[in-house]
Amino acid sequence: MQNFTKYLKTKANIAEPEFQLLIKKVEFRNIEKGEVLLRPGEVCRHFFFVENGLLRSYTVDDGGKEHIIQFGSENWIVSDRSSAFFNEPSDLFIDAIEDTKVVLINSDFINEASAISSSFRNYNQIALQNHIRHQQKRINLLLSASAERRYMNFIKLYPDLTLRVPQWMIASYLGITPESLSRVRKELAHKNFKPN
Amino acid sequence: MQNFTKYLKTKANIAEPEFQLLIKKVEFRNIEKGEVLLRPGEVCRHFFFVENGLLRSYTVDDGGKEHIIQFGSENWIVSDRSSAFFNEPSDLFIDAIEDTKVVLINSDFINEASAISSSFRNYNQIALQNHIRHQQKRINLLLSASAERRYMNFIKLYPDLTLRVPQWMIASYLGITPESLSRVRKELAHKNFKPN
DNA sequence: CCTGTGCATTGATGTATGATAAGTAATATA
DNA sequence: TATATTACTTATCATACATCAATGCACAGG
Repeated sequence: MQNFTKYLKTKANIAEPEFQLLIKKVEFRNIEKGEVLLRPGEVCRHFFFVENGLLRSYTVDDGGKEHIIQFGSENWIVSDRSSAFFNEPSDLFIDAIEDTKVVLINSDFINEASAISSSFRNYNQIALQNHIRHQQKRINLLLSASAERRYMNFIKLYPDLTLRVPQWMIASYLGITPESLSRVRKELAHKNFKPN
Repeated sequence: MQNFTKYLKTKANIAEPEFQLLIKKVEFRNIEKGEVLLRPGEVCRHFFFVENGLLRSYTVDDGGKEHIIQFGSENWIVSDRSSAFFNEPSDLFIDAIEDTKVVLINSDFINEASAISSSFRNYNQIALQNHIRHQQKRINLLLSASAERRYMNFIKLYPDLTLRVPQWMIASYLGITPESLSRVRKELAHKNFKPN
């Protein structure tokens, strides 16, 4: 739980005494590749902090097609915030793309931490605002950019993921088919060899 | 400022003494149709509460095309949350679709209100979480649904806006051209006269 | 070593939506 | 009333991307 410890202490700026209280409330788990942590219909009762490995959240539409909402690698938190906060059934799956070590954070951990630490409250605010900013950018890209531009943006934002995640999942994240992504990549390769 | 008063007292559940303090900090303004309240590059310093009328926020891409991020009619708040919170230059325009009466809420109003009222803090949390949930749904729709399904979803969610907002703006919100929307509407009309 | 399974690529073809242009209708302005 | 101006529709053609099917790998398990 080294990463999580460091995360709490530095990013959320939790002092030692509060840390000792809080750390007792979380749980550690090894998740196997492919294991499912949340299914549509369930209320999401946890935040999953990724110690190492790789998680994803995604929806499945009427046609059975997957649409990836989020990837989460080391030091990221994956969850369905809305489901957890509003106590509503989720419409997301969360599962593991790689064998993953996660810290299980119960969804009322947030409240307890907020109650005892003002810097945690502050951290939480920032996290929410970051989430909103990130989603805003994604919406704007989906509204305005071609498959190629969305892919280039993805590479720039997540160079690490670009290597670890199978292409068909990246395609799903971008809202295109794996075949289309393959073609986009081919064109980009040509362009790089013959730049303007 | 009746709507805003009611909003603060009921939705944010502000009690009378705190209300008296807070109400002094906001400003009232009449905005003419077409008037611009925020431009890309500026830091967004206000939240705009719509007393009546209609605002929109949108981006303009490299090709000069507009992409509408949000509509805000009566009792909605329009702003660039990220810009306001992080003190970053915005990349949004905000302007008025109709003559509009707004309550100008300075961006540190949130902090002051949070400082003096726990129910405001609570309200603010819910507002952020609602924002996230709403964006999530929109992302999922953009990833998974056709123009037609996105339009039907829009009608269902915003029947009032469907009437007040010109179609080309709805198209822009949905991420399609006005021509495409026109086609979609024609097909829907046929389907309704000749249902399965 | 073979063989199955999953992923990436490629080609052929289809389709939804974009681009352009023009027409019609509605509303505002003179 | 005449004349712009703006919104919406229709038609045509163009294109990005989807779909379907086949192939080639790589790699895991027998």
